[in-house]
Amino acid sequence: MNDICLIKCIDKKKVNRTLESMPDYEVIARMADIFKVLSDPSRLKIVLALLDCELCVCDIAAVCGQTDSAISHQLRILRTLKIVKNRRKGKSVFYTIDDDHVTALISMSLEHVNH
Amino acid sequence: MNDICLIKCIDKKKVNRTLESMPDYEVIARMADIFKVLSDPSRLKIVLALLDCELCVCDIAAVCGQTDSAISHQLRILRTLKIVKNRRKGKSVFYTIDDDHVTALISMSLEHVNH
DNA sequence: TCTTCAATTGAACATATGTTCATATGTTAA
DNA sequence: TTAACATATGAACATATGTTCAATTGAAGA
Repeated sequence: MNDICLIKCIDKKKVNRTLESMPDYEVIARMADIFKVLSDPSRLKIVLALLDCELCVCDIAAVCGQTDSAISHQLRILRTLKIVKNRRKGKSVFYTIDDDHVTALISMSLEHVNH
Repeated sequence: MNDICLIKCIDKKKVNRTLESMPDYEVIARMADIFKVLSDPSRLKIVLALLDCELCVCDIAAVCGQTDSAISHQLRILRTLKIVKNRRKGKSVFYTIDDDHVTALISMSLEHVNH
């Protein structure tokens, strides 16, 4: 199985150099998690909505055209990954972007897509 | 179904303002696609490897500890999304990062994770 | 042309993920 | 404390996604 690789065209110096500069698995996994949470259009739309101002669950549901339940599920995921944070005010729970880095990431990819 | 929302706590002004500044669906979808393609640890590792230097399929496979076939599948996805590009040299095919924006995105998220 | 070998592709499988419906929290006002 | 209501949660379902094995393509040298 692994023997196949040995007779292939591997440039061992390059490979070793690349392996040395490769971030730890944990770092890669955390980067991937951030990208993953932003990779669903529904969630991305929520984050884009919150880029402007604080909104409650039911406002977000109205913006996204989805049920409160669906939005709540997505918000929980976003909360777990520290993408958004919330505060309760009476019966409502208001959400905002938690992290400036996320705002920057979103803005950058938005610029990229818009050329 | 939709009637439920009407009797809830929706702030119509906020909602309308947010809807106006919301990017088009196509833009959101393209942003999501970029994030999605970077959200798989296997693919992210490939991109991180290519951040340093040009590598052939079989070098990448060695770096990532996966089969050439698996890497080839991932590279095709990365190619389709214009994340990487390739050039043939003899029997080998060498890959590099296609887009500076991608490099910037990766670097930013790497910094973020590293505090 | 034939052989070797790096890369690609196809198809099938297992797993992960988002969504939905139903139910449960928890807060406010009466 | 009760009723009303905004939000959250659980479980089940359908779909999407990554991986694997097998077969194919395409290039280089004998």
